[in-house]
Formats: sequence, structure tokens, C-alpha cells
Amino acid sequence: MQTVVDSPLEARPDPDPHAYLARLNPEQRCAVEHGGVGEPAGPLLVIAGAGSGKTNVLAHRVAHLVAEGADPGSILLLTFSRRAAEEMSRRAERIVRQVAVGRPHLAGAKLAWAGTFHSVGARLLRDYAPRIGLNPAFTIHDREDSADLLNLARHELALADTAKRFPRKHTCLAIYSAVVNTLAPLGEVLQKRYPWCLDWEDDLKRLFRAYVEAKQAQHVLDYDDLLLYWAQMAAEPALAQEIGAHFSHVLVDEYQDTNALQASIVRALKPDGRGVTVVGDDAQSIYAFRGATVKNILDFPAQFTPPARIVTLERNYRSTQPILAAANGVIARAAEGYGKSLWSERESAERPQLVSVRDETDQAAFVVEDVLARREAGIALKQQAVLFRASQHSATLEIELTRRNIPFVKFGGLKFLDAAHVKDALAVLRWIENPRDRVAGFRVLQLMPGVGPKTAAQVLDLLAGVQDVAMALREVRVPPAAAQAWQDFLALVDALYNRELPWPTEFEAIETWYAPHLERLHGDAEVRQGDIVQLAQIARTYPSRQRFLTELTLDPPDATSDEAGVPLRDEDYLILSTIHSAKGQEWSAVTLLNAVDGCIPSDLATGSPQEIEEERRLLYVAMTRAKDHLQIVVPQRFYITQQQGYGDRHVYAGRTRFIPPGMAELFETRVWPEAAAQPAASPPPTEFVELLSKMKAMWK
DNA sequence: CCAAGCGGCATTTTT
DNA sequence: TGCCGCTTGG
Repeated sequence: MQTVVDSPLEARPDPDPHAYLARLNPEQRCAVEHGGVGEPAGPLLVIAGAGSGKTNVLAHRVAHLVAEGADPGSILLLTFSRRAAEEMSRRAERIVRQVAVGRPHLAGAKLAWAGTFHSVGARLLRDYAPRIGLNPAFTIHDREDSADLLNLARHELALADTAKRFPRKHTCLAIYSAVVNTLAPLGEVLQKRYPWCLDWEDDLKRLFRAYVEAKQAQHVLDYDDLLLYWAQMAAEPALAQEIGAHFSHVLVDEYQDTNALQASIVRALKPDGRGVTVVGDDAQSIYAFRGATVKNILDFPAQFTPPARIVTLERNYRSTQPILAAANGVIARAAEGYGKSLWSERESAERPQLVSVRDETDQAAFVVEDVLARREAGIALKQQAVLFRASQHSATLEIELTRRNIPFVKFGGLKFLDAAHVKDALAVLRWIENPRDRVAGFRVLQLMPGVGPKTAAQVLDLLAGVQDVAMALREVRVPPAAAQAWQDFLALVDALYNRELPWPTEFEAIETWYAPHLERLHGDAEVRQGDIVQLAQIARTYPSRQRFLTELTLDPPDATSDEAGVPLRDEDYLILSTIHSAKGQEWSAVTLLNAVDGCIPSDLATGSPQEIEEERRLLYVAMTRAKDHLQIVVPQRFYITQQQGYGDRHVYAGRTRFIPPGMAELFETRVWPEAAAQPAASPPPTEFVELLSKMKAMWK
């Protein structure tokens, strides 16, 4: 941890130690300088419209705090994604370096605590584990693992075979997670969001209790635990003081997307709000489904006495004025929210386009044509993004891009870590790391032929509480069919436990062991083997097994591309992204797919007025990603899959309700393909082209 | 006790 | 349509 000497600054006069402040506009500067020198100032809320230089302001504020004497090691910067944390740290550190001229103690300042709520939570919990009765080597379960563990508990409680259908594992987990993240009682959550599960309230309670016990017995934490334990820890008088004092300043980005639990953490760290800065935009709140609540940002100022200071940033540096006008039009029709109108000095004659196409096939063709045209005009593919509401909506386009050999990278949606074979390989590693992890063990054991759930459970029971796992495994009797595979497995376990292979080598041993199983279990073993190789490559970039497992779970690779492996950095590729994953980003040109009712708003989200409002904000977020060019594509015919009443279904859907006819003048409307030009009145050209001989010449 | 085959059902966004 | 989970055959 870097410490800044808290002594009077160098006597040598600096030309202008605050030159970095000159780059900011008055409101930004207000936010950056809030509080001045000395004791941490009172709470600050920055309402930062889209593209208003929010990242820049936050980075400048951090740098300013450091320049004014704050210890960079005691600044806590909480962001929404790791990407955002890295970007923010990079910028802040760069500004600090500029300030550091003549002040050597600032030169190497590093932000020690920048990350997502979850990753910071994980780090703190490992540090404090011994003091709260947690095993510091705990492993972290992702959503799938959590659901699996919940499922094991569900079966043990015999809730699976009730006459009426008990909620499925993912539903159970969603309910559990909602309760934890919203800090609301189970009954209320069921009433509001899962009314069809109301009958099961008591059984769910039993289930969740068993789930919590299982996690504790197995030294496992799920995503929610990282926040929950942190919140509990920070609220415990014995620890609150200490943890709170550890951080002189707490800055939270994207505050509109935090949930009640996260807000409680911030409150617990800094009960009087001194040193707290939160930044967000209520118009961009799009994570209610994850328990986020706009209330957090709306109620923030009044939580404190005196209330938090509010600074609003409305000047947009990103988009052209016509794009902003259209986006403002969408959000102005919202039912509620801070009235706020972005403005920009970036004039342009080009209005955003509403492009009407026949169906999704045409939509894909249009996008490809247009993207290529823009690239010809000098806008690199990387500067162009195609956005959509749901991950699968890009399927048709992905096929077309692949067919036309246009490289792309897709953000959002699941993928890599959810593939069965990737999970298999990781499960081995996780089980070695934490032999009590039943989900991991259960999965690994069943990889062997002849071993099913029953045998696996028996083995795990046998291992429970045993000190020397490798030894205990030797005592296990397995069905004859598993004999050979079992020997190989024991050899692997021995190698991993006793010989203590250095870290990345460990993974190679697993790779070798897994290969034959992969071959046997999957038809397309070769493709999957490629993923394992890629996983091994990723593994190599981490310093230890624990870091690898933790960080992979908390920050899974979020991009997938058409080829195995992400294209090289210097290559040019088109960006495909869900709107959610596009948050905080910007591109020169943005194309939004499927702007039809049923898609935005999603048919699945039209239950309550609040849900519909969130869909509106989603559209707003998508539109405000564009700097220079914005196109909104409206297919006339929309293909629906995965809906009741199966089979191919085309739905004739209208344009999204968020762009009603009254807004037409804000857009340029366009139809693609253009109506065919009049059939040529002139006679067809008579010139004869000799192609045939060329064909032959190719093979000469 | 395992693996394969069959029927029922669902929905999206992610740390 | 494809996943999940249950039933049946070995």
C-alpha cells in the first residue's frame, strides 16, 4: 500500500499545481473540488447525465483527493465492472503523475482499492475471515454453482417430489437473491415478484436455511454472500470502526444501479457520510431485475444531516445535438425522474435514422451493408457497435457476419464458463482448492463412467470432515465400471496434492487427465478441447490458483467471438453487445436492433409500469451510446422463439412505443432496401465480357 | 445404480 | 425450440 507523506508540500513553486482542474467545466469542477483540503468533506451526490464526462470527473476527483494529501491506499473506489475500475484507476493515476512533478511522494501513487462491490468484498472477507469464523480459503460459487447447491438441498429436503411443482432451482435462487439484495422479507418478495410461489413460503424458508448451512459447512460463498457478509461485518460494532477507518474516502460509480444491500454497506462504512461520493444517473437505471433501486440515488441526499450536496452535470460531450434531442425525447416521456435535459455543442445536420426493414434477415443484411459502408468512410469497425435487448437477438446477424468474414466480438450473454466442459475442468481445480465444495466434487466424480449421483454422494459423505483427502480417496470402493478411470483420477489427485506442481502446471495436469473423458462424453470433443486450451491460457495469466478461481468467477470473460479466442488486440472488429453490457461505453456509430414492441419493451417485462419504465431507460441508454451516428432498426416482421405455442411464429409488431409518431420529426425515416430503382428504361448494355477463358486461365 | 429416452414446460438483462 | 427432470430398461 502506497502512503503519501502528509507533510507540507514542496516549497518549490509549481507553475500551476492545479492545471488539471482547468480542463473541467464549472459543474465538473464543483464536483471534483467539493470539500477542499483537510478532513473528508460531507457526502456528495453527482447526477451525471449520459456522456457528461462522469468517468473523467470521478478520476479527477480521486486524483484531486490524492493531490490534496489523501492516502491513495485508503481510497475505496467502487465500480460496476472490472473494466470500469481499471479505466478509472488508469486515468486517476495518470492525472496524479502530472501533478506529481516536483512532488516525488506522489509519483508512484497506486489506487489499492478499486473494484466492484463483489471483488472488494471478496478481498476484505479473506482478510477478515479468521476474525469472523470464515475459512480464508473459501471458494466462490457463481450462479450456476449456487443453483446446483440449492438443488442438492432441495432434493435432500424432498421438496423435489411434491405433488405440486416446487419452484425450479433457478427460480429458487432468484427468490433467495432478491430477498438478500433488497433486504426485504421473503413474504414481501414473493408477493411482489413471485406471486405464483406464495404457497411455498414455508418450504422455501426451510430450503434457504439448509442452503445457508450447506454453504457454511462447505466453506463456500455465493455472489450475494460477498455483499451480505461484508454488510454484516461492517455493521458489527466491534469491526465497524476499524473497517470504516480503513477508508478515508468512499466513491461509488453507477449508484443508480446499486441495491439496498450495497447502499447499506456504504452507510455502514461511513454512517455520517463524510468522505462519501456517489455518482449516477437515475435515467440510466437498468438493473432493477437484480434488485437495484432508483430509490438509492433519489433518497441519498436526505439520509444525512446536513443533506448531501448535489451537483448535476448536463453538458454532454459525447453525442451530436440531434442524437441528444431524440434521446431526450424518449426520456422526457418517462413517468417520473429528475427532469434533466442534456445539451451539446456538437452540431450536426444528421438526424438519427429510423430504418424500416422487412424482417430479421433483411435487418442483418442492412447492418452488414451499412457497417461496411461506414468503414469505407473511415470509421473503423471497433468504433461501431450493434446493440440489442437480448443476447439471442444477434443470432441472425452473427451468422451473416461470419458468412461475410467480418470479425466481431460479442459482449453480454453467457457463454464460456457455462459450457459443460469448461465447468468440468474448473470443478477439478476447485475441488482441489476446497475439497469440501460438494458441487465441485459432485461434478468431478460423475465424470467417471459408472459413477452417478448415488456413488458420488457416498464418496462425498465419506470425505466430509476427513483431513487427508487424497488418503481417504484411496479407501473408496467404486463400481467395477469405474475402476480404470478411478486409478487415473487417484494419480491426478496425488500429483496435485503431494507433488505440489507449481501453479499453471497444475492446470496442465488436469487438462491431460480430462482429455479422454472429454472424448468419451462429447461428440464435438475437438471444438471443446479448444476451449480448454484457451482456459489454460487464461490460467497462465494469474499468479495463483486461488486468484485464478476467484477472479474468473467474479469477472468472467464477457466477450465471445466467432472464432475460438478473441481477435488480436490490433485487429479491427465490430462490437456486438446487449444494451446492459454497453453501459458506460461509447462508439462513433451505434445501430440498435429490433426496436419493436415486444422486444423493447420486452414482452416479458410488461408486467408492471415500473418494468416498462425500465425498458424505456434501456432504450435511452442504447441511444446515448452514439457519438456521431445512430440508427434504430425496425423489422416489420419479427420472429418469435421460445414462446408458448411452439413452432415458427412471425409476429407483426409495431415500432417500439417509446418512439411514438409524435416524435417522428426527431428522426430521419428510411426504408431498406430502397425501393428498386425504376427498371432501366435504357437498353441493357451490349458490351460483351469474356469470362470463360479467365476461369480456365486460373488453373493454367 | 447408471444411462438413455421421453414428456412437460418456458420465457431477458448480470456481479 | 431446447433444457430439465422424471421414468424405464439394462
